[in-house]
Amino acid sequence: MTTFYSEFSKVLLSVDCIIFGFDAGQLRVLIGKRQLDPGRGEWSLYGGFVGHDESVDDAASRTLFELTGLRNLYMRQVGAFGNIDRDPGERVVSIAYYALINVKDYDDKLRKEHDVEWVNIKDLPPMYSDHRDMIRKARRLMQQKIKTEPISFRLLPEYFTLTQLQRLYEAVSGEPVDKRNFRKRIKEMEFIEKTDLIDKTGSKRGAFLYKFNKAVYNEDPIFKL
Amino acid sequence: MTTFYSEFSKVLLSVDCIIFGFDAGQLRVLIGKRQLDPGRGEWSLYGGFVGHDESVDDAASRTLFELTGLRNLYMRQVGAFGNIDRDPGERVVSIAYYALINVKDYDDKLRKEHDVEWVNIKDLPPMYSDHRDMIRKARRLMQQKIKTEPISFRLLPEYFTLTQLQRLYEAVSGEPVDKRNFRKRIKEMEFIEKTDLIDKTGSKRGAFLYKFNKAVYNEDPIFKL
DNA sequence: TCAAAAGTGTTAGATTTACACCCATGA
DNA sequence: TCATGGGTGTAAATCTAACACTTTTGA
Repeated sequence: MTTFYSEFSKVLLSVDCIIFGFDAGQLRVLIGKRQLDPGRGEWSLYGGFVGHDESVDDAASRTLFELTGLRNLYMRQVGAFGNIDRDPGERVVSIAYYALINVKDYDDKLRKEHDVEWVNIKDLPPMYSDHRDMIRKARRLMQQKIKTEPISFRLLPEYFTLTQLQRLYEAVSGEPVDKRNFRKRIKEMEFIEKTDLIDKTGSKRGAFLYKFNKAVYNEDPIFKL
Repeated sequence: MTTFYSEFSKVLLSVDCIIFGFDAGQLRVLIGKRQLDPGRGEWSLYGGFVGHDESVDDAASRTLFELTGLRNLYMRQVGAFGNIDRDPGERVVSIAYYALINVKDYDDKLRKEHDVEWVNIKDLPPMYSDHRDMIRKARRLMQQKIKTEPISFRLLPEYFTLTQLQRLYEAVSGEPVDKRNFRKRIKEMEFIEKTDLIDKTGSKRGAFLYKFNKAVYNEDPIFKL
């Protein structure tokens, strides 16, 4: 490795987080107004820089923790965004990650401190730099993932009704889902367990609460939705 | 953007190329023995560094061109590989890309000059750093992609027989394919055009040659294999 | 008593899979 | 003449999609 080349090609490396949440029947993304120049005041993803002493994945975990106070979130890499002029200030290459969180796990005080908001994915404002592309790509990847892996429960509280779960799938896919077909498929998934708890907040009659059974999922990786 | 943070977090950025080819019925990857310390002599992907004056995608295109002499190859990002110790010499974060080429477009003289070889994906040797992970991930992505987009023709000569195409799908998926069902599906794809040319190199009887029709594909993006 | 969400099966159509023989040719 | 790869269709099984009414209960 030549020192010459090293010096020549070193660049700033950042991570940007696309944090998905599900609330009031809508898929939402956590974004805030940028606090730095250039681009101060524009809507932006939350991000951070990659330190010398941490892997890129660790930088993303750390950044997520800074923002949410939560660890061990479900997190996947979206990819590297490396256009020369993507950051108007200086050459910065950014690795985007998406994460899934249960909105209710997120302390609202912390949210306000960081001055970020849950914005409906259907109503995204214009955004700083290439952040909209990042969100678009993250969403596509997440849509793919949710078809082959049961990640949906990461966006829901521990106990949830089938209607909530259906609304989540509708919000992610962007398309309505047939109730009976949906419930048929869920019934076949052994890792989604019916409990005998009943939720009365969503209806007068009340709906059974379900929960994700991790053990069954790990044994039996045959799943699809 | 603080200069302090900038200096703190600048890292070397490289690109690594997973170049897929199809030859003698097998999916192959172009790899060579590493010429630099550390790791000299280990099997390795071909790569290069990202310059200040080029996007990461451009760095990958340039690196591909250096190696193959070919431009406008089909190329997709695999992702960023950013473990701290992935390069034993220095902190280097690498963005991997996979590319598809028609083996016969690749000048064999150039190949020898760069001292790289087409290795059957089933017989990969132990490799330098995380290069095997890169190949594994690239292969998975390519397998997914080929199901929804007609990229197979990028691995074949302009004219090809249905048997060649079938062997390619088998090599990519790693599973045998039923001949009649395969041909049925191909017939429905309007962007794969039968010509009246006949190839007699593969059999005594001869087989019709087909070609990809880009125009039809662009009009009619309904495809799946 | 009625509005609102929960819950429940069946059928037609589409898609996918399995499967076997004849053809043309050069050696 | 025979070994080799090229080419062809049908039927069963599976999966997917469409569809409407009854139940419970709080207001």
